[in-house]
Amino acid sequence: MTSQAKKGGHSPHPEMAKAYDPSQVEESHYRLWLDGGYFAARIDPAKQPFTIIMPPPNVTGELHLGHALTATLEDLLIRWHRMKGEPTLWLPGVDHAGIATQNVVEKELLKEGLSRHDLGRDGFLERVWEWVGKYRHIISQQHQRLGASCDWARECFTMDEGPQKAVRTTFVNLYRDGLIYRGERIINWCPRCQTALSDLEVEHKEHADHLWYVRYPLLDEGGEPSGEHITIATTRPETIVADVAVAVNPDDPRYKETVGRTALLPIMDRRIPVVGDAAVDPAFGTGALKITPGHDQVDFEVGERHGLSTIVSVAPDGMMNEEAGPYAGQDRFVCREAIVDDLEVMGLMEKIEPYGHSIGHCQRCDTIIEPIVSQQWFVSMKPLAEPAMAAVKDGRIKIVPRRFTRVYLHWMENIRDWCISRQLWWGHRIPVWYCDDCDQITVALEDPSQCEHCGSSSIRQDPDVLDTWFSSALWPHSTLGWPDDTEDLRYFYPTSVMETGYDILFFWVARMIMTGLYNTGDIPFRTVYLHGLLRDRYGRKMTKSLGNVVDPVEAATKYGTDALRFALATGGAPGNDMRISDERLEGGRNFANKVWNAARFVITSLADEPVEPPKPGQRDDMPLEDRWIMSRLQRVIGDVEKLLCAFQVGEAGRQIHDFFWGEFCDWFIEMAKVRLKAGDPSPLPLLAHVLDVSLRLLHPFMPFLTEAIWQNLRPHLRQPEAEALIVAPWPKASKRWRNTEVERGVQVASVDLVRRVRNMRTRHEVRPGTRISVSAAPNPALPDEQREWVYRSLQRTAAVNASLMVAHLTVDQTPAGAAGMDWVTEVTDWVCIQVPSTALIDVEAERARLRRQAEEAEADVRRLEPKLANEQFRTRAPAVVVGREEEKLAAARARLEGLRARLEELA
RNA sequence: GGGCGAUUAGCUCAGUUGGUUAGAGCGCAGCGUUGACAUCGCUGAGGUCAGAGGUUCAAAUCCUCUAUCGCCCA
Repeated sequence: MTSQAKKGGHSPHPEMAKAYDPSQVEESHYRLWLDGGYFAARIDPAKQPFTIIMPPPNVTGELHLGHALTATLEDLLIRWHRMKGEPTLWLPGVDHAGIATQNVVEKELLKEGLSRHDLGRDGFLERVWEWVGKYRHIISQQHQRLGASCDWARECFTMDEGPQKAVRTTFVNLYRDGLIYRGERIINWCPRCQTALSDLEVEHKEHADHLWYVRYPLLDEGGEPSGEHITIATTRPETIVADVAVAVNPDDPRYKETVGRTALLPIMDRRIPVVGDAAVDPAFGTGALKITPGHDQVDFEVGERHGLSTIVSVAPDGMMNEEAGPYAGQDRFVCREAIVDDLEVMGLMEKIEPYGHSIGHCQRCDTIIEPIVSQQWFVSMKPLAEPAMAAVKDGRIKIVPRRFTRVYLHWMENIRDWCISRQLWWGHRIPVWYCDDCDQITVALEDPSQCEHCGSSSIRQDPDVLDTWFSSALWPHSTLGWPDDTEDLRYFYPTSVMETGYDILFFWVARMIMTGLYNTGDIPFRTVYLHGLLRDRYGRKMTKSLGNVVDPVEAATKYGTDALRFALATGGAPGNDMRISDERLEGGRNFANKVWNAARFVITSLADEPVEPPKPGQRDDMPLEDRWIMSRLQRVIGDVEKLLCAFQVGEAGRQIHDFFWGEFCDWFIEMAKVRLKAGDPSPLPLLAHVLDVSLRLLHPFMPFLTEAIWQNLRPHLRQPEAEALIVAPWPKASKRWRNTEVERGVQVASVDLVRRVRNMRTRHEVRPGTRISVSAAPNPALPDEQREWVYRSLQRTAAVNASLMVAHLTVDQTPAGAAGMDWVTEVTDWVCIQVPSTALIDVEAERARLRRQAEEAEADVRRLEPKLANEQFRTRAPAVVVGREEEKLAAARARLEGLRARLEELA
């Protein structure tokens, strides 16, 4: 044994434990990266930067698994590009989440028996800032636990000064361009949150409800009851008190005579007109609708067309107001019951039918939304949507997976104005001041001290705040310094990738595109990469109420951060929802341990003298398996690169996994051991190099593990190229090592051969330690040239094969045991394997088995022959495909012939 | 009502320009522990790629329809 090989066999590396222990590694290596300053983005005008602005998590609480997925994927892309040597910026941030945060802080206050009104606006905001301080810190800590390599120096909060200024500037500009306006419209009102909401914040759910048919008496020309009535159908009898008309379709023959007459509104005894309006669907209910412009979008429009007045009968807290007459003060749903009862008593309820329809609910608190006419601030979306559609249509912005492009465009085409004012205390205050003296509006960047119209100092700022998403919409440019002309903005904008869940495509992504284009004249990002939603093992959404949420920090503690990251990154396909379970996390942990141990073997085998990477110039003198692993390595480098470029992150991870475990560990390391044990140190440079490259490929997926190993490996490399793996150069595939013939040689002469023999051993119940005799020869049915090649390959790998098979291996030009009966024979496409068996062979069983295999080979021949005889196939299919099929046919024939020969011997 | 996705081994899922003998992990069965790893190794069983048509030399992959489930929009 040489000293090198001997050293490998003995004392284990003092720094590498027997099993990978993440808790010993993660914190210290995160510290190592921080201290090295690797996360900091540096501007290099000579290079194109790679930039990701992190979707800011809400300060409402701690991170959940969805955030962990986001962090994993973004960190992965960032680390990959960083290793490629590109100036890389990953900008972290946190969102103030107006309504959600206000809700959680109010809940906290409730525990003390307080409401926000007890504290007053300023006092309440103080409490919110306390909360924010706490959770901002927790969120950063959690991201660090997940290995996020973001630039902490640039961390940003939506309520920071910069974003505040951006919000104000945008509001003022939009206002001056006439794209922000104040108006009375039907909006979605949440009676519990007591604020207006945008359409997107309303979730529609199916309800098994009723359709009430109510008779409205008709009056005669003299204004007296005529004895006739018109029956309307409604799902909301409680809003009868706010009715101002009855509408029918003007083309509905049933009501031709009724249009223009006056009806008497039950309960309120109000005289209301019957109008004809094309919006009425004659097929719904009776074809006659009650019109309540104060509480219904369609009715509001009907009201506008017919010059009807608007009555609002529901107060902000969901109780009926004074317009509801006798029902004032009742909850809207209590009032519904009461009105239904009263109508029945009055004999005006014609019938009640079961009816299923969808009802809007508050996304935050699930309360049924009250559509209500209200004065609010809106953004005109159409003018903003046009350029945002164009940017995607002409490919300046690419959406991955592509199918979401249509979803995006469809939403944009049907976009509606955006209600941006919220009756909350927490958020960006609307920069609008109302003058008590002239009633005019002042909209300003800086807080004004007087009305810009009349100079009065008696002005009041609008008490409302903006929708959280208004500030989120500016995130890619506001975080980089806009509206100031900063170096960061000039260099890093437009950003490279916006990575986020598909569930906020409209909420956020679409609005960022619109606002980014409006504010900067340029797209905010080149690629939108949308990931799927995480579900539990049963496919359910993770929610607190179901108790099935997986805490990412807990999972990282239990299985290791890298295990969690690997499970998340490789668990699914782009844009598809993913289930996460303990089994999957265990898989990640096991892989981490596998990598650790393979590395431990390699590193402990390496001597003190550093090794160099293998040189392509020497490849012809190298053992076949060395050239094989080098060729396979190039393939995996190339595939991973291609897949990552296409955002096929999961597939890329699986490729690395399969290569590392299935080829490097299962075959190359095992083959290398044979030589090492024989005192031959020649595999060491290969082991070190393949490990090195594998670690680099794997680093973006499993940063802690790979860095820890690499720091152990580094002293053994003559050219380590970097001080830390995080900034080690990303591997490039080299054509000089690619060799398909070598790959096939090892496949045929080692992998297939060894597998067959192992299979024979199992089949014949040979004890694991028992050496058997094996003779291998090229399949005699092959053409001379191929026979020669197989023979050479077998010879070159014989020693290693023998060891892997626990066998004495004889390599022959032609099958050796042709004469005898006491042989068990295996025939592959390329090789004929024979094992002499002094034990009794069940000749019948052996023949049956060979016959079965011969039948399979025959089936292949019968399938391939007509295919190749088909002129269409020969002319239309690519030459490579035809060639491959021809090879298959030749192989099947060879196999068949070999099997028949052996069968004859046994006959 | 419109749109999107899913349907592949017992389970969870890969399979992106149509060219495999359809893969992985987990689970299952058998064997195995003195030198990287039992968080492991070896061997094996297991699939008419939801169904029906069509296009093509060739379909899990493209088209049409149907069924079941899920999501989004209205």
